[in-house]
Amino acid sequence: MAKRDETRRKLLETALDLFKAKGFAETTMREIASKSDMALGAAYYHFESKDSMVQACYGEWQGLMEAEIPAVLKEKTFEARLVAAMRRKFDHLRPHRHLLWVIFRTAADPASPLSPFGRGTAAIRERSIGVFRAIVEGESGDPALTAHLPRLLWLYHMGLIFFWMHDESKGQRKTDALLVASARFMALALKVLRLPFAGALRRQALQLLESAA
Amino acid sequence: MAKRDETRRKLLETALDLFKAKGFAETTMREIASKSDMALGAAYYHFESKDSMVQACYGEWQGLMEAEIPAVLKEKTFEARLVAAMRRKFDHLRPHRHLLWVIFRTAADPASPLSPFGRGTAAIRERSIGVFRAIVEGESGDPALTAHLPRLLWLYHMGLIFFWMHDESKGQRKTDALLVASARFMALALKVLRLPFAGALRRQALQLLESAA
DNA sequence: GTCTATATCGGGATAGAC
DNA sequence: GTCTATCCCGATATAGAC
Repeated sequence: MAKRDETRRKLLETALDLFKAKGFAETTMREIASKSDMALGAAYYHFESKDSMVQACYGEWQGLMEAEIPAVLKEKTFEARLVAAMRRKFDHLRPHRHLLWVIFRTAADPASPLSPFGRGTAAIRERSIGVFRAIVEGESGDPALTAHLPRLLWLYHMGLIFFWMHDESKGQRKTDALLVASARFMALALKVLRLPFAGALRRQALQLLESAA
Repeated sequence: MAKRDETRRKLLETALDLFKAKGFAETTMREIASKSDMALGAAYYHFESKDSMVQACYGEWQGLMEAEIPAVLKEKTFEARLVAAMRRKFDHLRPHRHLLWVIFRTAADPASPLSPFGRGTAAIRERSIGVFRAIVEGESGDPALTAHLPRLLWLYHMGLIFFWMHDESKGQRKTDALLVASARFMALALKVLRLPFAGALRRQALQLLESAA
């Protein structure tokens, strides 16, 4: 039904405008509804909670990100691909930086069906992990180890976004510095792990990763 | 004032009982107050919000943890001390496992004065980091690098608690396996980093840590 | 300083009529 | 699908007792 989608879109648009103008907590559902020329109940018919409106946006942003993959994959090295991907992600998220904490708040509750770590979001998470699988593609090394890499990078990327959210430096430069340094470090670490005499390190890294699976 | 402390204690005790019995969201401040034989206003006189009651508990749990330091420090190796410390921590937190998400929820909001990463909780965080400083004590290696270690371990421990919160395996055995594997891996990694020809790795690790400071 | 009692507000969420 | 009316509860405010 086109009607349904249009109403949802209108509500989301109004909500995002208000969130941007006044902040999330300060915006009321009554306001979102009335500015969308609807009754409060109508808004709740389409969205089960105020949080879920942000969640819906996040899903859309994720989709936009996937459209960027081909451009990111043009970079020659793993390190450059990772940096490029995260920079593009931050560019997308920047207008909504002040909203992301709503996502992480639901992340904290294991019982929430919206938690990015929970079962209810497995599908969208796997798609996101797929981006990192593409970035890692072609890296040589112990196959058992590299199989864990996409999932590990997804976790790293969540952590980096969390850091970015809390980063009050101008243009979030500190996060960019951390991104560059951590990408370089990971590339070097992967190289070191490939050395013949790093067998013990490889074995224990594998044990670590498998215990977390 | 003894009176003040006693009232606060009574409120916290009642609150914890109710949270345990019915869950955090399902327990109302009115209920906490009335079951403590107090008026609603009294509860709000002592605690600025429902969240802050959980936060106060967290402070107490931290105190209990510090009492365990001497026992933990009896272990001979860094690896054993880390595992012992985290196991004791989990033992303390286990009865309140379902409450921790309140802590992590406030962590998501950089603006919240209760966020474990924010300025408002710097004092308690530094105390917690102090525990890891004691655990690391005596480890040799590049001083510039080891100076970052306590803070890094604190971050690791937050991550591990988050994993533990989401861990539905019996007795959270998966978390214990992860703890053991990660402690062993870190011990080995530190050893490797001390090797003479690991200079490049050391330099980039340091750059990484300093960019995150 | 500590607490009671009560009233009130604001806003998320829901039920049921249409 | 949408609206009105309502509930619930966290939080605040106030006035006064001890």
